[in-house]
Amino acid sequence: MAARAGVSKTSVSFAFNQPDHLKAATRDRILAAAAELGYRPSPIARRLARRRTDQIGLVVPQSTHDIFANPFLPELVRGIGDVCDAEGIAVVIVPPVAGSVARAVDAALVDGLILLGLAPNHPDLDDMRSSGTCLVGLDIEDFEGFDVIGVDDAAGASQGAAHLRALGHRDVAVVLIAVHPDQPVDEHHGISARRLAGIRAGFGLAPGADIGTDADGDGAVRLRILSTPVSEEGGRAALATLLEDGELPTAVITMSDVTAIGLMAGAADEGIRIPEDLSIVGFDDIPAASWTTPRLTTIHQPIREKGRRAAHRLIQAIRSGSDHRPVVEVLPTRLVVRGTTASPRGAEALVRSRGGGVVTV
Amino acid sequence: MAARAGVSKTSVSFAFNQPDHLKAATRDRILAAAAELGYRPSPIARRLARRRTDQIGLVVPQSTHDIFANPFLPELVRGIGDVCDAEGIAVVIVPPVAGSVARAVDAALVDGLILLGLAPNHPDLDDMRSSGTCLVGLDIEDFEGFDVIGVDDAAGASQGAAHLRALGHRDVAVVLIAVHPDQPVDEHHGISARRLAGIRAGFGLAPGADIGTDADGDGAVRLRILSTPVSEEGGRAALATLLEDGELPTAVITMSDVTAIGLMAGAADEGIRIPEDLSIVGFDDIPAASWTTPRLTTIHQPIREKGRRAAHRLIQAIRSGSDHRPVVEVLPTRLVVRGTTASPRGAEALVRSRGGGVVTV
DNA sequence: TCCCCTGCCTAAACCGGTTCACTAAACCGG
DNA sequence: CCGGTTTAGTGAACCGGTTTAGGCAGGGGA
Repeated sequence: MAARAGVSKTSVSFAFNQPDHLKAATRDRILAAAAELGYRPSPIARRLARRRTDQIGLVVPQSTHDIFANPFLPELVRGIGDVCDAEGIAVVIVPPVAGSVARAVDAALVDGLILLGLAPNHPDLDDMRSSGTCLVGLDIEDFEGFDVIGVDDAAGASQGAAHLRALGHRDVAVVLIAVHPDQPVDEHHGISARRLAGIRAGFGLAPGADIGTDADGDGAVRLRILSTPVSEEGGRAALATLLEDGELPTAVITMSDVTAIGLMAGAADEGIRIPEDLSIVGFDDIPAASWTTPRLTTIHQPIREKGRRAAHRLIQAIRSGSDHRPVVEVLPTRLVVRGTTASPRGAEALVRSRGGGVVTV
Repeated sequence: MAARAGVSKTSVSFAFNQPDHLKAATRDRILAAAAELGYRPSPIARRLARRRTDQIGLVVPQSTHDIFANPFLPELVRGIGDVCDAEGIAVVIVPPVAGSVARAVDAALVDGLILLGLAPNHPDLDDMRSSGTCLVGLDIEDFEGFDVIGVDDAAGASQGAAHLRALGHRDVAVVLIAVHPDQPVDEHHGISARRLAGIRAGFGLAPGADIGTDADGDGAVRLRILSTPVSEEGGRAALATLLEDGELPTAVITMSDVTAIGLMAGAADEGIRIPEDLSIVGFDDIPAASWTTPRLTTIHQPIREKGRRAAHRLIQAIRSGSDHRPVVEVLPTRLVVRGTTASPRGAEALVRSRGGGVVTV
């Protein structure tokens, strides 16, 4: 290529990267020769020399197939894309390789990583921390030394629980997130634990308690904890499990809208009416939460904003190098009451008689 | 690093890539030194030397933000992921850079590209064809020399139209895809054109005709063509446009479910009942098409399978090099009748009196 | 006329690995 | 003990660019 235009390869490099360093005639000659030969600078070689890949990775703990079954993910990617598109940075999905997140991360062609859905005790986390690549954690606690973007899980969950409590629900199922169907959920760390704590607080239960008389003394509360994968099928499975239990709870709180939607679909198949027979509260407020009938009552979190912040912090970390000061950002959550929650059948009369407002049946 | 373990860099390379070429003791010594120093082989350098990035790109004609507003995309990515995860290949999203698809493609760090949503006359297509990278086109006609995975757009659209026709609809809006809001839709090439032709056929209209008495002589058919971006907002906008027109059509066919869902949401806000006041037919059959009430009547296409085939063909093309024989695969579509279509108000009595079957009101 | 500066371009080092061709030592059967 | 084959490891070329330091010619000022 260089020979063809009769110049050095330095000049070729200049022609593409710093056209002003070259006389216009020379530059045009090089570009003409390039066009004629169909030459294009090798993206890989350029990246090696520049020591920048202009790519960031989104690390997820499950297969692409499973992770994208949750509409949360595309929303997050949209937010990440808002920042990355503008900066000319490409986004790579980094699912585990042969089950190992660490292996995937070591091979990833990126300047930095956004970590999604990793529990703080994930075995591969140490490997990443010491890898030297820039990291931003999403929804992860105790991630010393790196940026963390999270949401106020406990507050949101607590609002959702308080809402159900006010409606008069006392027998409530909580559907946690099962990353692997057989692996038990860690109820002390991670996102499920934070939300569960919020739910207990919202019901006035002691930390760790699943049964109890709440503080106002208005009846025994019972929490049933189960966990399923985050997907429509997971939601259906949760409903099936509850049906096997014999008596259905009067309400369900899930950790994601897609699970709630699966529950609704399953309920429709079974002739269970929402919200008359069963109230449902989701989490996330994905767009599809407004597409169901009734529309889904859910705990809103700013998904796209989360993606934007994560991408922004990561790019900043990459650019500023070692003098980057990591921060922890906690974005707000809020309960969005729509159509899938109502008073349970038995309590209905009581609630009505009080004339609405904050209800303490 | 090499010095630290007292070996050549060749041996270091062997230790990581071909452990059997080394005596166990030597390998362990190298690995130990690597662990101690926190050394990891540079992914970029390795890719340069190997002349393989182990990445493929998904080229989309719009920003990440816009493209992921359509749940079609995550479904497609799931299919691509099914193949790529297993092969240890990462998937990169390749949106236009500064509005140029060609620029994005030239800079992309990939072994091959899956092209989505590009009209056959897209200005950047020539650039890609001549780039030398492996290509698979989705839903693109006349893409000589490369693999193409498509679906039978015309047949599906025709089925949808015939369904509406049989129900008695004569005034029907067709919502095409607007990549850029102001840019007119090419009615002769591309996906919208193929489907529009199918719709005309399904209504017994002559090619290119928007008004006509259909072949059976059972009343004048009128097609209103409009186009909006593919998103929930686009669907709402389409409904708004139709409302401005004065008289609403009795049915709408859209080119994507998400648009149909937006239409439904808009209709709900306006108090327009689906399907009593307005029938709606979608396209794609995304999961969310089953989440609405009523569930969406739509033209199913095998989205994930499309992604799988595309990824499979692309990887094959990458591996087999110049002796790769491109093929064109056309996957089937089919109408899935659910709850958003019914006879229009006026025709209802007539249809009933005939006792169902193929209706020719 | 000499010197320095500026504009344009280049040689060579470098990015950090992989791979090929080759050597030295160990092993092997006869 | 010898020639031939393995085994273990190495040096150097290579992947295809970027970047730094510097060379050379022409112009302007002293």
